[in-house]
Amino acid sequence: MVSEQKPPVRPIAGARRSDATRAAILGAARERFAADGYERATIRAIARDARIDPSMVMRYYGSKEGLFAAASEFDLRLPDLSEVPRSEAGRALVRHFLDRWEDDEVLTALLRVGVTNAAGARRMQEIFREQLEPVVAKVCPVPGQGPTRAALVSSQILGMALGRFVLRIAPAAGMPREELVAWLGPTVQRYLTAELP
Amino acid sequence: MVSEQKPPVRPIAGARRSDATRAAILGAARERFAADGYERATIRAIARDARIDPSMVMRYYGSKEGLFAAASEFDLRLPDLSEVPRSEAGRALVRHFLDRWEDDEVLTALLRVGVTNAAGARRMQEIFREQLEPVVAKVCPVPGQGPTRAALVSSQILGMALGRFVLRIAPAAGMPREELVAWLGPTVQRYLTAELP
DNA sequence: GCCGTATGTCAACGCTTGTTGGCAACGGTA
DNA sequence: TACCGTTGCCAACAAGCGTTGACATACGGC
Repeated sequence: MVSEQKPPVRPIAGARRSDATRAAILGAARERFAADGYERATIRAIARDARIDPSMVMRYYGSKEGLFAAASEFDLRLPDLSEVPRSEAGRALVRHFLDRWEDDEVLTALLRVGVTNAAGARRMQEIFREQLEPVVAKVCPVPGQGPTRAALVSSQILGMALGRFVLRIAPAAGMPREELVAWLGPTVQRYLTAELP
Repeated sequence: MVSEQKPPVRPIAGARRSDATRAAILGAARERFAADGYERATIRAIARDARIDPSMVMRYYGSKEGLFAAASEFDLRLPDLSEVPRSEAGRALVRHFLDRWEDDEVLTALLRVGVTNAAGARRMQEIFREQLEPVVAKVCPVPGQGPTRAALVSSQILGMALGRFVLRIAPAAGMPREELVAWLGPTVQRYLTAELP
């Protein structure tokens, strides 16, 4: 044994003097990962944005992988679909995802990183499995079809986000929000509740 | 002016001794771009795969960007939708895209690269605008709605490819082909021909 | 006030990257 | 045979990367 770990007398979840720095790093990291993807979001650039030394990133997050793991935690905050009229579930979901994508860059980061980085892809799988699946299962007519229907919903949602926020395919990027909802809502609704393909 | 370009007496499209090498480079490049994305697909790795020296890549394609431009030319080979029963257009399109994605890695390369690289994103926009839009316009009921409907179709197609071939979201990656067609076909059909959102 | 720890900076490491220029072998043409 | 453009390999370059360890400073409990 080399030496004892001694986390000094720090109460659980106690505030550290370095909390502001940690938060700055995390914020800068999320921005960079969202804008550039995993490889081009360098630790040096993130540190520059956060106005600290690159070595601090290593101290607080261990490695670039560790930093991404911390920066990519995410809660979809999905609404309980049993509280909206059953026929509105599709539209409600589309609206909710548009909101989340627009006000939290972590989703774009996950999309950009997940495409070339294994850890990012795993995180994306987790999020959709652990957060979307249960919500879908509650409105799904046939028990056991939850995973399939969740995958279908995510395919349409992810495709929309890809075209609108990442690839910026012209009409998709500029389409008014409610027009998008009107087109995609029924699709998602069908994936959620239609009896048969 | 520095010096004259002198392409020596080579008839148009004449065969060069280096054609095999050029093809090997292009093949290796497509594989690497598809598997790794732009940044992680290094010129050195591509050269190793093609069993030549990295400097040959530079000679024949000028730069990494030039190599990608050459490796990412792509023809969707879309069928003429006016030759299938109008009610089958959606399913036909989904089947066709599944085929193209499975037997040509360039599409996966475009997806992986387009997400983090501006040139890749531009290529993707081009392909869908120049190749998908005209085909959609022919079956579109309202003239002028072609671009919008093409964007909607591509959102569902790209989302499917992302989940199935890149992120490998479990149920989407393993779903039998015809089950996918049965689910997505009607969606695409609606985007193509439905009168109103 | 003292002391141990937490916070932060600096300089350097080993490695990989895209890219360049020089040089040897080849092959068709005159 | 002599020539010259083509094809290919090699060694090197500057720049950037993630990561490390030594060192200065500030803080907070005693």
